[in-house]
Amino acid sequence: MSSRITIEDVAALARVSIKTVSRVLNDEPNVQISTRQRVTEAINRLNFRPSRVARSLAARRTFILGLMYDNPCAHYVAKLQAGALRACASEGYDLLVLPRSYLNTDTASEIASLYRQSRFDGVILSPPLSDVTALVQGLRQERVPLTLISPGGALVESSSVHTNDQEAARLMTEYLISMGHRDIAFVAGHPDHVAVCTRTAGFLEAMQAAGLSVPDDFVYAGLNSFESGEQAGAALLAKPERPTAIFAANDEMAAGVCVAARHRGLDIPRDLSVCGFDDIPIAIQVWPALTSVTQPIQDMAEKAAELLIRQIKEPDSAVEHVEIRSELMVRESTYRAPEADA
Amino acid sequence: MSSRITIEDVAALARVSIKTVSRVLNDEPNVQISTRQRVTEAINRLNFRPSRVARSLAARRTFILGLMYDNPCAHYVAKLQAGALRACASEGYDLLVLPRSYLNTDTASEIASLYRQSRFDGVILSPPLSDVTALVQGLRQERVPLTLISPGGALVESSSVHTNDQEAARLMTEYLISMGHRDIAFVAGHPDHVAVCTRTAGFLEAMQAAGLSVPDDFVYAGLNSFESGEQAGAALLAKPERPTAIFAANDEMAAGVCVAARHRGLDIPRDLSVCGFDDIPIAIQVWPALTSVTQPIQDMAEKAAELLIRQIKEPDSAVEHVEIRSELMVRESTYRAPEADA
DNA sequence: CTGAAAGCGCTAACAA
DNA sequence: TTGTTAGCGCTTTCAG
Repeated sequence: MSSRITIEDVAALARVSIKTVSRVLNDEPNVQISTRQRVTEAINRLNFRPSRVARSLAARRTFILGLMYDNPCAHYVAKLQAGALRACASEGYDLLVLPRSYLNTDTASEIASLYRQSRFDGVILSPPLSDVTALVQGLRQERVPLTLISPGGALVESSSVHTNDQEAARLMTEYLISMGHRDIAFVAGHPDHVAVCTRTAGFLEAMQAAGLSVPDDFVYAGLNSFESGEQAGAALLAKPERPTAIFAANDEMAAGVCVAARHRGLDIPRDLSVCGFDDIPIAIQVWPALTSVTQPIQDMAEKAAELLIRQIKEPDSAVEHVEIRSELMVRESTYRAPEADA
Repeated sequence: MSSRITIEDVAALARVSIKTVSRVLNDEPNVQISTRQRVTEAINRLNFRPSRVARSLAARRTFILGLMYDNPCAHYVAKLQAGALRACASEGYDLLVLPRSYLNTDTASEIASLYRQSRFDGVILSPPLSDVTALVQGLRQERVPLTLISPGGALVESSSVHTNDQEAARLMTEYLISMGHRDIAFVAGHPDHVAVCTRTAGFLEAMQAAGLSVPDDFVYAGLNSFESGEQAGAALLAKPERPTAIFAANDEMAAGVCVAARHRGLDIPRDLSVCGFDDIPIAIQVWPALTSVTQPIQDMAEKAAELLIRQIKEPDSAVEHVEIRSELMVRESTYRAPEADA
């Protein structure tokens, strides 16, 4: 590695000091246009590439961001990375990936250690890591710049980006009700994923507002996985008074519900409406395509990276909390309730 | 950022020179045990973390690897990253993600530029990027250390990791034939993905060996996507002499074939056997679960990272080509041919 | 507007 | 076995 040609070679060729070259490199003011041109020309002629490492050492910034995640859904992670990378690209940063188990209790000190080794300038925490209080507090204590994606708790200390989970779940439920469904079951998300859990609140809110009762056993405790959705579906559909619609807190569980329904010989959406949340690719790759809620994960990650970069540049800038809205996406897996037809 | 405490503080506290501290830090020999202990103690007492940036500048190594990819399958990318990260973790490296379009012709110079800026010590190219000759040659010309994953071409210049695509495709076809299928159609992969295309050769090889003819229109040109699989399925199943089995060169296309079959009212596997390749999560999340070929992507990426790190450490080490085998995974989407039952 | 000098915090080469 | 002296290639400080 290492560029053989350095800032000194450029300075010599342009017959200026290295400081002037540095000024040109960093787009600093106070350089005469003619000088700037001469330097630029020398840079091009020598095909000079400044060493980021040397720059980092002198400027005390790595121009690297860390992205932490612990999510079994590859698509979610991919969107996260794509969004963060978009912001990084436009700001001259690079992205280090930091998958870490949210159950590991040493993560805070490990990440803080990497920060102090000047591996990166700050980190983005995505759910469920953004809900781990010990981690967030630990990093804050070590003064690691950070922003949170979809934190479930109170929004105060660190900048964050979130979406309207609860409202979207409410809207989805209202849509099901408007289609004539009254016996609607819900497959709740993993209890450690706070944002996913607020979707349950949105469901209950809509049911209550419509004056519909929800039997206790119509809210099934899922774990965000396809398998837990399959179990939920099997359990809910085995009931004597089975629901006409099942709303799962994410698409993987919804896909599991669909398989369970098929095992019982039920047709979707004729016998049962199913809907999910997140709008991951599987939603349109199963049959029938799932009604879901599109989550702007990529935009959220991009915004989170922007907030983090701003915070790194201006450490005293104010904490910000940004909301990016999710939208309903009606497809083929939901339809009028059977009774409503009769 | 930046550790306030430096190697000098440690040296002062341990009453040795900074060079000795450096020796301890890098596990170099020729340090008396007692001295080493004193230094270690000082490091712990001060909670010292050496700056990677300073180390990089002096040692001319970043201890960062770049991972390039351009694959629409999030699961594939996730496995790739997980594998590379595993090798990185055990060698003290970090991973920078570099998604780049394989159609972009400037990528080689862009990546070479990043390398010369000392952003990373080397890169791993995954398919289809590992098949882009201009990219591979461009990077080699700029002397960027690299290893390739599943390159389709001749294995000579750069170290690489590959799998037995063609053989696995042949075995899958032989399995279908052993189940009584004679009219087997194949949905080929994207022509730019050389490794995926060699699967076609494996299919044809087995058919030929069994003395079965393959009508020209029984090899459908797919594009690796779910949608192209759906189209392939629609086209193949609309034929008057429709196949009793369809083998798709990847799982997403196989999932598309399943949907097309369902639209025609065909039951899988009773009326039609379907199988895929790659064994991505969707294979077991659709109904019925897909017979497929498990690709050891993660192990391949891990091995590729190991080869790259070795190459960085010992630039003169020999080029290596490692094969990691793929295995058949029979599930519910394949069964005996209808005719065979009769 | 421009430059000289002094680091940033570590490793490498050579002495001792 | 240990230390000394130079850098690595930039940015920053402060003069001019």
